[in-house]
Amino acid sequence: MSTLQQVAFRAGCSVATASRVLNRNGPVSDEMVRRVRRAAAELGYRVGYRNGNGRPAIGVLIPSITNPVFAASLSSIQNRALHAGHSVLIAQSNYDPAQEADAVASLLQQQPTGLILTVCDPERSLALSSALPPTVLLGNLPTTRFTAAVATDNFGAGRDLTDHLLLRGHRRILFISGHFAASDRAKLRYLGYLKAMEAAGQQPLEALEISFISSLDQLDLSDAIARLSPTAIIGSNDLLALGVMGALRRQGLSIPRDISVAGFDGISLGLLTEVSLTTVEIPDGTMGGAAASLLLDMAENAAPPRHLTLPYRLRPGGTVRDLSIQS
Amino acid sequence: MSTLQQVAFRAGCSVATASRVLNRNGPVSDEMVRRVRRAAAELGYRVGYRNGNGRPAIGVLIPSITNPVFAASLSSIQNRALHAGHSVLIAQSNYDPAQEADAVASLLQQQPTGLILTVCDPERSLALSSALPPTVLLGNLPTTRFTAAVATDNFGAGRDLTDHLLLRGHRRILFISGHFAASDRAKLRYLGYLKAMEAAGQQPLEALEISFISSLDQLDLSDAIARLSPTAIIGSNDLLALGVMGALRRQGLSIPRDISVAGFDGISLGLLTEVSLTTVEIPDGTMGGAAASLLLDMAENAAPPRHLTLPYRLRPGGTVRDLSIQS
DNA sequence: CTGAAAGCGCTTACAG
DNA sequence: CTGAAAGCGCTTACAG
Repeated sequence: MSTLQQVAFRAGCSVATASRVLNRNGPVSDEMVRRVRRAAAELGYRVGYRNGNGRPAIGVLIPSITNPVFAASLSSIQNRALHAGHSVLIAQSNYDPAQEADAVASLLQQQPTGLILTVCDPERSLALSSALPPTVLLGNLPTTRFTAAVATDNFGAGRDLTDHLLLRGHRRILFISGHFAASDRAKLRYLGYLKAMEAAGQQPLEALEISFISSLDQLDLSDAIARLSPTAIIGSNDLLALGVMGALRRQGLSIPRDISVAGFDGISLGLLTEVSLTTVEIPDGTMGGAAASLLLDMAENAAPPRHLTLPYRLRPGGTVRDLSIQS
Repeated sequence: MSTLQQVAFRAGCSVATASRVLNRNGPVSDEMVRRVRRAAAELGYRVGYRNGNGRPAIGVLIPSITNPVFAASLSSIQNRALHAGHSVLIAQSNYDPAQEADAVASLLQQQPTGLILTVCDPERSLALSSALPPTVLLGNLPTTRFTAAVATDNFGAGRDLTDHLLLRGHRRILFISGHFAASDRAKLRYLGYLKAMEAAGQQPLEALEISFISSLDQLDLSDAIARLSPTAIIGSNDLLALGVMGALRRQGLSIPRDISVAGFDGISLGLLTEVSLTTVEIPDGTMGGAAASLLLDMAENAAPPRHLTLPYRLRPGGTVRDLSIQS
């Protein structure tokens, strides 16, 4: 275990300067910041190890712990971190950019070795938090600011799922989502939907953005169904798609006879319903583990930020009816 | 925020002695240990706060993050902790006593203000870890060692659910669970089942203990069904009950026509299936929040340990057939 | 922007 | 078993 003195020596500065860099207070030149950060990373430096500070921790921000998708990520991250001797701090944004900033601030107070973030909007999120430790985006695309990311091609997933429905004769396809401002993943999936509809020469429907956080089992779609008469509904994620299925059933509609439903994520509960949910499987667990590995590599070995894209896979289920077959 | 010097002054000893007590090294008299511990608790002392240690944290251990029940607890704890200015550290046991001990050890290294634990077996778990910060059991019954707990009456829940089935004419009721050694909650629910069966003069069936951690969608019950020919199956939790439903459907059995199913927990996904799951609702979110509040009260205000029991509620669904009605 | 130096919180041989 | 004191790792006014 290395000390601040060693870091300072390697960086060619005083312990005072090194301390200022690593605590992001005091005025330091950019050059100095780079040198100290590099030296610290190379030595695997951690503050005050002698003072019983314990093991390092990584901070994880997800929109919601109760969404199985993020729970799966979190679980994988935790397993990977434990294996590497790191603790895991958690925070949730509840899909709210304001809470998101607070949550990250609270993580930062623990001086984590690094952060894994699933944010509302990677371009705008955390614009104010200046100095962050090594950070990996999970599920979001990389930006100029956050160059390390592990994601899947949500645009392609949205396009492919829509193509799947179009191929089966669906034309009036309704896309239902939480608020796009809260999830660039949902937004990209919708953009993929638009692309597929256009490519097929079909008139896309405007997305139905709803607040679904705590009321999935009370979802009421009767107005939207009456107004738009869709033959198929895409939920921006499986949890929402399952909620849509529940809402349709409460309306007395049968799936897929009266209306087809599909989602994204591939949560295992989608397999347990009477009719298995058509979905696009996203390897959340694998993505979480990969994000943790990348982060640890960056934080401990000063590895350069990278961007990984993991493949999705369309999983046809029984919730989509083929309209081109006579029944 | 108090320093070691203040603790030493209050305990009437030197900082050296106080340090030895709190780090559990060096030789100290029992009397001294008591005085220093007490002083430290009263002052809410935490090591090295000046060295950028940041805000206090509470450590949470749950069996599995991907079980929606524990995710709900964790989420509530996190919200409550954030509100009180505490960070949350997580660890999971994967229902394995050995991993459980490791996980708690890793939490302790962060010197959390307190712990919230859902353990495999509160009587045996963590027998080795000597000095713990203020600790609240969540979901487990209190023991002589862990006197603070927030739980529900799992025995009563098991009994009531079994009575519900008995009242509807079921006699051959099979109880399916993960390994009892991994969950005293499941065990208590089964004991409640035994009690109800006995009270009704019925021959109880031996519980079917299975490994279900990562293979719920491949569950195969055909042997058990053929051997025991139950008219109803109780899953020790909803996730398992949903898995049972999936397995029965893959066998070509219809629910509840051919066989009835019920579970425990009241996860919202149980409402989204075509036929809503009969279950015993446990207020996980509320319990998590209550555990966090109790812990913070103990850690910050030296409140005495307490034991809260929150009420469960039977929620009849469509997965249980009334055999006494001609169909 | 940087460093020498004072000082804080803590740990730990050393002496008793 | 206990404390005075040396010393470590770190932060931070202060001076330049």
